[in-house]
Amino acid sequence: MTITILIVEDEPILQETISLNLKRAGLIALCADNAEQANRIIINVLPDLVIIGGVLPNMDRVEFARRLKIEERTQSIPIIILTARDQESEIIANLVVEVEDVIIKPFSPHELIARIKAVLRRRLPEMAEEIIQLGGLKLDPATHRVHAYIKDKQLEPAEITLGPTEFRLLHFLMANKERVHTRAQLQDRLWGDHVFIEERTIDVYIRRLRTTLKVVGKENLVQTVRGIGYRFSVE
Amino acid sequence: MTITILIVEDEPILQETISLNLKRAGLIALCADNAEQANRIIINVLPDLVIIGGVLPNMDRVEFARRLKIEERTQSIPIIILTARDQESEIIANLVVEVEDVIIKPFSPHELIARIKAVLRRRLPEMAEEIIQLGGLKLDPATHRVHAYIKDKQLEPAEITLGPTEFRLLHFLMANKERVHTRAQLQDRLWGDHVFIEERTIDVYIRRLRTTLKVVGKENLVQTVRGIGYRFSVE
DNA sequence: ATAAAATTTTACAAATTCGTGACAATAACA
DNA sequence: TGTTATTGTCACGAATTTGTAAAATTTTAT
Repeated sequence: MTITILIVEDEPILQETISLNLKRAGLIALCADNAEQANRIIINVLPDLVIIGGVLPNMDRVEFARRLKIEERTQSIPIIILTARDQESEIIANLVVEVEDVIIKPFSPHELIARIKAVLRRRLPEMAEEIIQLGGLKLDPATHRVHAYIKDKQLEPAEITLGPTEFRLLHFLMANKERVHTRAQLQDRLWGDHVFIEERTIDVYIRRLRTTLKVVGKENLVQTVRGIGYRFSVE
Repeated sequence: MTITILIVEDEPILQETISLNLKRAGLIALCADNAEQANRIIINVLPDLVIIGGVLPNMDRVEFARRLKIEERTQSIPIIILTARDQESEIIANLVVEVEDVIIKPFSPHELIARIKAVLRRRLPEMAEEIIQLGGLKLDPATHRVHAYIKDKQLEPAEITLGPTEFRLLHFLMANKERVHTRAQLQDRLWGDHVFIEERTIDVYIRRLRTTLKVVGKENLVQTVRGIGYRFSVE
C-alpha cells in the first residue's frame, strides 16, 4: 500500500526538505513547482494527498485548491495548505473552500508528518473497517466487536469483551497476520511517536489479550518470537 | 548495545532533568554547556544522537547543527533541537539544515524520550524482507520462520526453531550463499563494530546452527573453509 | 610421525528476555 | 459524586540465550 503525495511548492529548499521528510516516513513524494506542472502530474497519477505550499500569489492558491475540490476526479483528495501566520485572509478563505488542514508556518517536520498522517487516517475509515476473520475469530472494527467460533460445539459464536487497547492490538495483529512485529513497531502503530511507554507495557497488553482469548479456547493465536516480538498466527 | 546521547544545554536544571530522564530510559547522557565543550566531547566519543538545547544565541545553534551535518564524521548523527515556540526563524532554519526533529518547548519528559526513540528507530535500516529458498530451506524474514522441506517424505515442511542470533546468522549466510565469510566479516555484519566477541564464539554459533539443521536432515549446507571462514552452499 | 594450527564439541555462568500478579494513577461513567 | 474500567509500571521468577573457556578432534606442515 504505497501512498503518494503531491507537493506544490516553488521554493526548492522547502520542497526538498518536505520531500525528504515524507520519504523518511515511508511516503512517496511528487514535486511540482507551479500549478500547471501540478495539473500535469495529477492527470497521470492521482495522488492520495496534495500539499499546497508557497506557490503563486495567495488567492491563486486558494483558487487552485477550489478547483481540485470541484472537479469530480480530484474531489476526494485531501488537501493541506501551508500558510504564513500573517496571511489571515487566506486562512479564512481556506476555511470556505474546506481544505482538510491548514498548517501555519513555521512548522517542524514532525508536525507536518503527524498532520499528514492524521489527514490520511481520517480519509481511510472504510479501509480499516473491514471485518477480519481468522483462526476462528471474527473482528468487526465497525461495531468494535470480537466473536469467537468454537469448533466442537454448534453454539453461537461467543462474544469477547476487550478493552480499547487490547482491541486495537488484536486488530493490528490480525490485519498483519503471520508477520512478526517488534515492540517498537507495535508502539509506533498503537501509541504513536509522541507517547512514551515502557516496552514491557506491550508484554502486559499481550498477556491481557491472551488471557481473554484463552477464555474462549483460543490459545496459540498470539505467539512470541523470542528476542524479536509478537505475531498473530493461525499455525 | 549502549546508546550515547550528547546534550548541549547551558541551563543546569534543564540539563540535569534531561540527563536524568535519559538515564532512566537506559540511555547514556553526556552533557556540554557550550559548543566548544560539545566539540571536545564529540572528538572523543561519537554520540548516537545530539540534542541541542538552550545554548548560545539563536543562529549559532543552527550554525552548530549545520556544522555537524557538514562534517563527514558527524554527518549521520541525528540531531534534535529544542526550541521555544516564538523563535520562528529558527524553526524554519532548522528545516533547511535538515535536522531530524524539532521539539517545541515546553515538552514533557515523556514526549522527549518518545521522540528520541522514534528518531533512533528511524535511523535503523529496514532489513530485507524477501523470502529466501535454498537447499530445501525456506527462510521468511517477515514472519521470522524457517521451514525445511524433506525430500523423501511428502510431509509438510517442518518448522525449525532458531534463536535470534542463529536466525540472523542463517539469514546472512543464505542471503550471501556460496560466498565464504571470514569470522571478522560475520562478526561485523551480525554483531556490529562496537561489540567485542571472541572469534571462537562464531564457531559456536555455527555449530548451534548446524545441529539444529541436522535435526531436519540438512547436513552439509553450512560448510567450513579451513583457514578462511564459513559458507552456505547447496553443493 | 609428530608438532603446530585450526576447528569442533562440551559444559557453564552471566545476562537477557518473557510471563505473571499486584499496584497506583488516571479516565470513564453513572 | 462515587464507582468502575482502563492504563501503564514494577518486581519477581522461570526459561532462554549469550559468550567464553577449555578439552577433544581434525587437518596441515615439518
